Order: sequence, then C-alpha cells, then structure tokens
Amino acid sequence: MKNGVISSQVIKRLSKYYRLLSDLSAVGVKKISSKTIAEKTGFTASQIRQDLNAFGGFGQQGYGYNTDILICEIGQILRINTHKKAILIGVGNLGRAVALHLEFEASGYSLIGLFDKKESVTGTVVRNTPVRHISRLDEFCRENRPEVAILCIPKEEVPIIADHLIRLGVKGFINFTQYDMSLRYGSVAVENINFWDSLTTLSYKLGE
Amino acid sequence: MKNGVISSQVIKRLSKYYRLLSDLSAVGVKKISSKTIAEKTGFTASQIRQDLNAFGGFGQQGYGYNTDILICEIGQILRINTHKKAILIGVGNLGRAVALHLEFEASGYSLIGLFDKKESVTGTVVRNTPVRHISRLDEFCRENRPEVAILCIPKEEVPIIADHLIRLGVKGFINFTQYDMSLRYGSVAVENINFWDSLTTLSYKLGE
DNA sequence: TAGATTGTTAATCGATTAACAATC
DNA sequence: TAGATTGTTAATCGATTAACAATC
Repeated sequence: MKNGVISSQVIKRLSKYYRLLSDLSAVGVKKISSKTIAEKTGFTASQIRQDLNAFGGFGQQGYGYNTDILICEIGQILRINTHKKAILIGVGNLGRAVALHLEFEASGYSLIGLFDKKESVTGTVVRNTPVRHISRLDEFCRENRPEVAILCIPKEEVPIIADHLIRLGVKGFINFTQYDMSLRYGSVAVENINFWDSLTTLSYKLGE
Repeated sequence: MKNGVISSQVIKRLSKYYRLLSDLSAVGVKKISSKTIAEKTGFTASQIRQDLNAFGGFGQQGYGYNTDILICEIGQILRINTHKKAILIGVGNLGRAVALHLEFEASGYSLIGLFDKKESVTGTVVRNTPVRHISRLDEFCRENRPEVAILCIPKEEVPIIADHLIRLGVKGFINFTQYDMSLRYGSVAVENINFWDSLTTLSYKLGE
C-alpha cells in the first residue's frame, strides 16, 4: 500500500476472508486468529494482518479477531451492504446463465433490468425480470439509474454500448467480453471475466 | 522471473499479446514493435520486451517483431496448438452456457464429454455432445483420458469429484465453484473463475 | 551511415514476509 | 503473571520500469 491506495490483490483477499468468516460464523465460530485464517486460506498470517490493518485495527492483541465484527468491517470496506442496481446487456446463453447464477443479492446488488437487441428474446422473463429491447435502454436508465452494467455482448458492440451507458450514468462494469475496456475507459471501474485468458493460462500450466 | 519460473501474470499478458497479434495478422499487419503493442494493450514497451525475452529473442533489433513468427512462438509457449481433451461436470444453466460459449477449439481444447447427476438432463445434447450420467464418469475417463475438467457444480461436491477425477488422470481444472482447490490440490493446475470475487471487487471500486 | 528498436542490465518500486514490541 | 496474538516496523523478495549498448 502507498498513500492509502489499496491494490486489487488486497481487495480480492478481503473478499475471501469475508466468505470464510461468514461460513465460520454460520457454524458458531465467535473468534479467530490470523494464524487460523492463514491455515484455512493459504495466505500467510502476516499478510492477513497487513491486509486488515490497512483499514484499521479490527483485532485485539492476545485474543484475535471477533468473527462478527470482522465480517461487518470487511463488509463495509467492500460495500457489500450498499444497494447497487445492476443491468445486464446481452441475454444469450451466457447472459442468461450469468443472470441466474451470480450471487447478486448476497453481494449487495440487485439485477433490475435485462436488455437484448434480438426481438426473439425480448419479452421473455429471466429471474423474474423481463428482457427489454435495447432501444428502451435510455428510458429505463433515466428512470431507474442503474450503477452497474454486466456486458455479455459480442466484443464489437462494446464501445458503442459502453459509451452510451456511461453517458447514462453507469459507473462500473462486469465485462465478460474480449474487449479491453482499460484503454478507452481508464476512469471507470471494470472487472473483467475473461474465459480465453483462463483457458490459455491453464494450457500453459499443463505443460510446465 | 527467478530461475526460469514464469509468473502467472506474465502468462496472462502473453495471452493478450497473442489475441492482439492474431487480430492484427488477420488484417495484414506483418511487423510490430514493442512500442506499438504497448499502445494497443496499455502495458509498457519495456515490460513487453521483458516478457518475450523470458522465452527467447523473437525480435530483430532495429526492426521489431514479425507478427506471424511472434504468434507462432507465443502459441507454442501457451501450448495453444496441442490437443487437450476436456470434460465438463455439472450441466446446469452455467455449465450449459460455458459449454456453448467458451472458445475451446481456438485455444486447443476439445470438449469431449458432459456429465451431470440429474437424470433430467442426461441424454440431452449440448454442442453436439450428449450429457452423460455421472455414474459413467469412470468408464468414460478410462476410455477417453481427458486431461482437463471444468467444474460447474456446487461447492460441496468439489472435493469428492475432484479426488475422483485426479485418480482418473485429470491434470488441470477450470474451477467455476467457490471451493478453494489450492489447499487440497496444491500440485494440480487450476484456473479459478470466481464471480463472487468479481462482484465484491467491483463493489469496492465503486466506492473509491 | 543514420535511425530504429531489440535484448539485457541496473534502478526503482511495490508487495510479501519476518520480527518483535505492545498489550490483552 | 504467563501466554497468546495483534499492530507495525524493518528486511526481503519479486516485478516493473528505465536506460542504453548492441545491432539490424
């Protein structure tokens, strides 16, 4: 960490601590030490203490961390309890599965709209949400002000849709496409989920 | 890099260079400099040269890199042209979308089998491949020797299935579950695709 | 030859780990 | 008090960037 800037790596670890702690709390674990978290996650105890201390002293010397307090603190850092409205663009096989599969509610999101350009899917309902035609995106966004968009569209369509969404007030993206948004949209929050990178990285590892 | 060990970060970048170069080659670009790759990917020219030089001197001083040679070399590093047989376990919404959506062939994989425990999906056909009942996994693996398994099953089922698959000769996993395989399967190649981490990381970034 | 750009070494930067005083 | 474990500083390690000689 350098002047309060927290790396993405730290955040990904916090996310894993949160998961673990929630599971442990659910089975009645009231306190935990960095050593125990280390054993259960594979990170070092030192790293865990550094990660947590970047945000504040959540523990008690000689005792450890109170599970529920720590869950609450990490939840606040990750803004898990804030309400974030999300829309999904591109209701093909992938879009549909993403709509059905992702744990939106548990992470503070609500999926409020689905959009596609194909007339054949508009009007269908996925996860209690009707699929709207993309031509109704403007109207919908002005009325409902979604903060996040999930892109399950072809690579080529990303720039035009993303420009549009940003103008309509969208602040963050989950990007399932091959389009590299970092070049054109340096200042917007983007999380990439890139299957190609995963397949090729695994391919490399298999040869090691 | 330290004694020939290449970090996962380098491999992920090589994967991106490969994509870019393939696109450029397709539109007739014959040569490219690290400076140009840098402009088109957002990495530094220095980093690109370091990455490529970890594997060999693929360029020519004063000239740059021959696009097609570079594609070929990176392709070999990533083993993109080797034939890798993959199976997918768990043909729910996500599994089905993954089977249909991922670019298996372009990255040297072939998806040769789909398995589920639900009788209602066995017998259906996805991507020209029939869905088999999980009870036929052993027989299938002994006959076909898949090298890679894609896990789209509930977290709880991972250890038993993964143990089984490893005994049957599977060497690598694409893990779409929340189960952390690194603890139990330290020596197996695993690529994790973790939607929860992506959602929470984006959530954090939105608050910055 | 002059200009360009690699390959490669050295410098910098950031992230992880180790160590230990503080303190519960 | 003695034992445990945090919070935090210092040391180490690795990855990125800068610089430049080599050379096409």
